[in-house]
Amino acid sequence: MPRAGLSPGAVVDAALAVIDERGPEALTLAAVAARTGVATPSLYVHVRNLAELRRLVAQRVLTEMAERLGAAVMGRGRDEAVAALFHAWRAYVLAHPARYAAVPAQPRTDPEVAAAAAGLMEVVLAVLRGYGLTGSDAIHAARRLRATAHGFAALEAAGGFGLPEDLDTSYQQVIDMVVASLRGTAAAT
Amino acid sequence: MPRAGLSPGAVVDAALAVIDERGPEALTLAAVAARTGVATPSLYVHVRNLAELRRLVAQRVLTEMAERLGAAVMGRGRDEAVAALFHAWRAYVLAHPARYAAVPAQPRTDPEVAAAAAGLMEVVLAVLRGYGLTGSDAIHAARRLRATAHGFAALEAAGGFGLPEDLDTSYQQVIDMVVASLRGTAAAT
DNA sequence: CAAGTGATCCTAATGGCGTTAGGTTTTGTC
DNA sequence: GACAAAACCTAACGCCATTAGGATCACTTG
Repeated sequence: MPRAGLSPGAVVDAALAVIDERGPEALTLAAVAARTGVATPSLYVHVRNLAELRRLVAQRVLTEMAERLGAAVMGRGRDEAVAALFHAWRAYVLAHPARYAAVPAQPRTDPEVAAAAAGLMEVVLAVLRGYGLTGSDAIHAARRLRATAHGFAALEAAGGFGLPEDLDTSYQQVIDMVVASLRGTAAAT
Repeated sequence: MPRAGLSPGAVVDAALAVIDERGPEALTLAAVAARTGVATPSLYVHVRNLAELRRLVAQRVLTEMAERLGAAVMGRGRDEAVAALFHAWRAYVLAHPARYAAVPAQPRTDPEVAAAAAGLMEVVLAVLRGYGLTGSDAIHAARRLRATAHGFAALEAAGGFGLPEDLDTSYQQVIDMVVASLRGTAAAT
């Protein structure tokens, strides 16, 4: 019997695969064990328990998003950067809806997850700096941006938009709304 | 041995109490049974299974929200109605964060849950009518509003706003942002 | 008022999952 | 080539959802 050669990272990979294929509720240690060709208790060598695996998944997803969004806004400024940020956000959610849905189930109180979320926040704040926003103004603006992007993403990932109206159009209007609010609050340019 | 005198509604009541006290993940048939003073299998007389109980909970919460938000916007119009809608939305979430978090776990595909969500949508559309928005314009505007209110609510309910900046201020800015966007898209007044 | 009927509730039992305990085998190292 | 650490296994426990089938309560009907 050869070894599976697992590692914490590989377990998280398998967990993401399970989530992508069968949804966040289907993430069980049994499912991950089956996928990695290992008995369930063997997973405890690599992760403390199911709760930690969920935590690691959330961390991975947030990190992945921060990377992609960071790359998307690179070399762009102001309105263009905001649009790029929003489009990259939605693109990630559409590519991995179940993965995105798996994150909010996590308590943000956890330090590791919080750190990953902070990485995403960093990208948002970087974009806002282009509007001359710093300090408290930037925080409030970042919350507007996050709430808006996350709200749309969460609803879309959950199939919350029933009607046939074009979602791209709705999203563009969301972006315009946020951009206008950033211009209004922004320091003089 | 006297009877517990349960009913589907009473079971949902107990489920909500469990959720309020111990979070959405703590909603188990065993917990509800313990709270209602009944053996677990007895619950199957009133609800088909755990999935249906979750569905009923989501339905109840959405209906409850539609009622409160509907009451809040009554007698108000335009910007004032939007502000009232947003404040009532957030007030509900702050009063019952766990309850709010229990909803999105549900598949919106379910007809009964969808109907309850439609009730909420009705309130939003009624407010938008005050801006002369109808048809597709109203749908897009309603999505902006829902995404924004839900996004902020979801993040706040999950403790997603870590920083100490005042959340009331952030929320007021969110409301201003949405109001401005509604004015912009609105038909001539 | 007594008998019957249907619904409510129970205990018993099954299977899946998370988790712990303790043994075995593989892998890398001296 | 032996030894030590780690990866992996089987066995076992408890909790939960769910089903099956029996007992008991409450209401209706003759």
